[in-house]
Amino acid sequence: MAKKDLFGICPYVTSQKILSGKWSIYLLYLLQEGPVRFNELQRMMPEDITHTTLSRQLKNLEEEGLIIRREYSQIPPKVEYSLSEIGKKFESVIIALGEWGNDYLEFVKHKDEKKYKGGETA
Amino acid sequence: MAKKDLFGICPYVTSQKILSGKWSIYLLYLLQEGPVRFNELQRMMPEDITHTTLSRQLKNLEEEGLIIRREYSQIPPKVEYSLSEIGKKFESVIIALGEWGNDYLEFVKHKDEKKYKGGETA
DNA sequence: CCGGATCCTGGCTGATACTG
DNA sequence: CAGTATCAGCCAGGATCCGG
Repeated sequence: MAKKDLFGICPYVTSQKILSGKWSIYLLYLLQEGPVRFNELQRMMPEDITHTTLSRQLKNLEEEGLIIRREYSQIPPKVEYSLSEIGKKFESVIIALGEWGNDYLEFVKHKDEKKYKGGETA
Repeated sequence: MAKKDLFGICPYVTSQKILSGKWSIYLLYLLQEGPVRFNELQRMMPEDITHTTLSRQLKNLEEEGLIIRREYSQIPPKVEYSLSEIGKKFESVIIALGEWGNDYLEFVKHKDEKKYKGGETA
């Protein structure tokens, strides 16, 4: 039970929890460049995502303090999402993640090439 | 449907998928310092985790190419896990993640302090 | 345009039991 | 010591419908 004490202490466990949302990373990435509206975000997503899901993800990130939701009282309504201070700090992670992701995609590509050339014909 | 084409192209989507495992980040973190045995890993985890779950997580990471499993034919058996090349490259992400995680924990702490001082007494 | 309420489903997780 | 097989439960994600 003593192990549970690490909750709220370990930065890695904390990070993991926040990144557990299926779209967290990508949303944080999209918001790097400035405020974006709800429907904009939905269109920018790499895969189709329902507004229900998007809404929930954004709400989570907002509750965790990473993003800020700003609502304009208009007809039609307009809502913009942007990064909070701590959200902006996440940029360094985004950058590292982007670079590594590209490296990994390269790695996978080479692995696949080997498969065609190599001994997978058993 | 055209959106689906981004699969296997976007580094962020790729990263997200790999980090989806509940313990991926922490495991990658633990292995930074060198090979570790199965039971060692289990003990080092911040929360209790069954060997079933740990086994599955490790297997996933191995299949994704991030870690290497080395088995020594002995009695009693000994298995060591270590980082692959692409796994080692993940270190920069780990570092960024660690720093941000600490920042975030600070941020949360301050937020909580405000709650006690501030207007939450209503 | 934005999003809540509800219901459903797949996948991950974890518990338990068994193997070399 | 280091797993695998199997089963059960939970919950994030998605579909659909409704509301401001």
